[in-house]
Amino acid sequence: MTDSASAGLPTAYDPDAVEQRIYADWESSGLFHAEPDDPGEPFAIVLPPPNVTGALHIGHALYNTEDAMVRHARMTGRNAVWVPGMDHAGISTQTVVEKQLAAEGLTRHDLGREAFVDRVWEWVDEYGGQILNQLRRLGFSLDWEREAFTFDEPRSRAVTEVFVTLHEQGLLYRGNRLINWCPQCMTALSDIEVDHAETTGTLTTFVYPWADGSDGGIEVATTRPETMLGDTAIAVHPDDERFAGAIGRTVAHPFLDRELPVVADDYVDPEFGSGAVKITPAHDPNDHEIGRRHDLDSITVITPTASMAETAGPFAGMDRFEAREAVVAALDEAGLLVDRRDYLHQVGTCSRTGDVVEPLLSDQWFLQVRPLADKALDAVAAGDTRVLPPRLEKFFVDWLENLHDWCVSRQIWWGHRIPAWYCPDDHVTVARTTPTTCTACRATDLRQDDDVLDTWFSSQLWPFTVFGWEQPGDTTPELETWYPNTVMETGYDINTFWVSRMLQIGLWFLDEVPFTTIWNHGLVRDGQGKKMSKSFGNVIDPLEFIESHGADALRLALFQHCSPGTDVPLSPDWVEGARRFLNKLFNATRFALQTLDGTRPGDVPPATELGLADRWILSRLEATRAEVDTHYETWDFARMSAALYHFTWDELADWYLEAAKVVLYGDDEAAKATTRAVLARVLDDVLRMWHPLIPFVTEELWRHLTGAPGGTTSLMAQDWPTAVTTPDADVEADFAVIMDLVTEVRRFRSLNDVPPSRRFPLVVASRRGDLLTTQAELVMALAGL
RNA sequence: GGGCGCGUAGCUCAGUGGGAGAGCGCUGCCUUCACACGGCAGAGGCCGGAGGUUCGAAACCUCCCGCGCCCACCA
Repeated sequence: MTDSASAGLPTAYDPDAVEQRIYADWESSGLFHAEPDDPGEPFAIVLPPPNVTGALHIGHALYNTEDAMVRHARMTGRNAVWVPGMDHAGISTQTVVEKQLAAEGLTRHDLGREAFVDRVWEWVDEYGGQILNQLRRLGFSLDWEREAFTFDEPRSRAVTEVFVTLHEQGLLYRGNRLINWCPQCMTALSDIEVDHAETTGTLTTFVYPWADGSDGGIEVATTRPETMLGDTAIAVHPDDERFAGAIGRTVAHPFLDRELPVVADDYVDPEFGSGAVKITPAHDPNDHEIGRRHDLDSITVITPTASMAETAGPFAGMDRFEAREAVVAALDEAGLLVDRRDYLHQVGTCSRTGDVVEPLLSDQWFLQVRPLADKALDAVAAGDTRVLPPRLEKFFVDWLENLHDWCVSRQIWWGHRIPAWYCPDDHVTVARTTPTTCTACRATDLRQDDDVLDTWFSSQLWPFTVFGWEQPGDTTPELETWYPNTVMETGYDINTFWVSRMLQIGLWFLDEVPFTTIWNHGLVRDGQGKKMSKSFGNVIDPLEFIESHGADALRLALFQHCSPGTDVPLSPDWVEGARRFLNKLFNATRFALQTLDGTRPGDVPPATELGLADRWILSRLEATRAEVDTHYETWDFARMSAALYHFTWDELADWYLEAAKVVLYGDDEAAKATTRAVLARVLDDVLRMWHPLIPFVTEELWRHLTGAPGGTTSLMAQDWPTAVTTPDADVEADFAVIMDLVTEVRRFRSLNDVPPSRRFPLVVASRRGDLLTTQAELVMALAGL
């Protein structure tokens, strides 16, 4: 009873024997590649470019959602493209290479800028492609012919064009403003690169004595006493009667030869502390604003390396935290210290290094975001971009409404050099190509800005630069077909960094939203729902699981918990469970191959020839198909995998295959032919529906089932199943009666255990009156009912 | 401080107005002709708490408790 088609199949599914062979076949078949003039409604996803620094981590495995979207789109006849690429990842990559240098006892300054950048390129060439090859192991159907890099020539030209154009439009400007500075990275950061950690610090209260020597003074409180060295005023609320006589007077700085005026400003909260605030315009954003309103001096007392500047007088040269304690000690000695107490507050830290961020006054480039954000807001309000899950739409609205200008310059070497040049008089010339003369003074000895752009400045252009856009007005067949992209699929954690910026810049330059759907996945967590982290020791290495369980098992385990916006718990147990399911699917197909006797999937026989079990499974198949289709409307993978899992295991394998044995192991040849036709057809549809989720095993089994040779004739190139029947409630109810009866029979170990009142139907059911052991026998026996 | 989300079986979660469910784990039985990576039968839950709406609430409303995330320039 062994069909030749199954002869080669082992009794357990072995992904090692399948996955890499299948992937190589797909890749050489050209099925991953799409052209703009291919038939079908366009469908485009651009891969959120992974950083060149990394090895594959579990977050990248969630790209499987995009693979499923694209595979499903192809099967439903759409002209689908999925574009791969990588991000040069500014600071991240520079840091990695600097660490490598440090191991050799070198810093980037030892090499100099040019040699260092060369060194990073070497590193990128050597390790950068690794991750993309790892993505192949996950089965991703990326259009490799379209691979791009945020720092390659075409993308770099686009960056320059965008920068210069925004400058011409007056939206990109250079300014001396208070920015977030990471003393460890030695660069400015944008607001969103700063984390706010709740920290127990110390609130220090001290007295500024009156400058005229009269008794007392004004009490102020601070969590950063060292900044008092840069104080240039005291502020009180204008309506605060306690200080009515103080406004206009001056206090004396205890350590520096400076007098500080008392000014009135609405910003001050009379309820907080003493009601008076020390003002340090050079080191605090609020104070900076107050300083501007009252025309106060800004005195920088902290340097980029976070030590105290010459302006700090006796404290010059100290580290900032050392100076904090020294200032307190000096205040105490001077009899000015009033109080120190624990104080819970938010401290800004660098999201990369964790170092405490220092607000510093600095010359930087800023993008005026308001006009761009407003345009994006209009688009969101108009529903041009659908957000999944829908609750996150509000997030984008809130975010865009409250945006501050974006500091885009970084004091690092790895990245797109800012296309601005300075003459000896510091006039700025912004240009597409290296200018020869200063636009302001005609000077010829020009020096290019040392800084590079925030890495997100280039990646925000990704949805259109990967399709050939290099400057405003550009159009290409790819852009006409695939812009806007259909879906932007990312983790919700980069909505601020990336997604909202793409939305703004895409609208600004191409006048259309860059994608019509934003689909957010969550974070991959461990089996207990905890965040994965090396220090917890609960990190899952996807490559390890691909080796041990196969890529499909890892993919399925992720899909089973993956709905829009939800976090995805993953443990070795989940992967193992998924692997067992694959084995079930494999063996169900193997059984079919052994009994189909060469029958290939085709049309379902006429209803008059179908048995109850046949009609039941076809009804269930159609119900499942409809449910899966529904879940594709929002790409709810958890629900669609649950529906398919339940159908495949609990209905197809546990009931229909058992019922089919009655016929297939019997001797009614006409009935056998009918059952074979139904079985082949149901399996074919099941494999198709599973394919976007678990592409390898389904491809392999489908080739055995259909005899397809692979190459361009493979499952991934087939059509998505359509209805073969309609769900029939009567049929399902009839079959449910049988299932209930069988279950009841099985519950009794022997007929003597059966209550007399139930004995008659059970005896009829069993035909033997004694214990029945296999489901096949039971279903067979009941078939006569 | 503002916003969002979540508390259902030991664990992870589905269910959102009328039978309390799934996977894993657990208990028992079974090598039976696709699969022991399997089959079958089970145990296990005042659905976070308190009020309210309703003929009826795990679900809808209010408050409370607990957990998580995002945003935020009160020293």
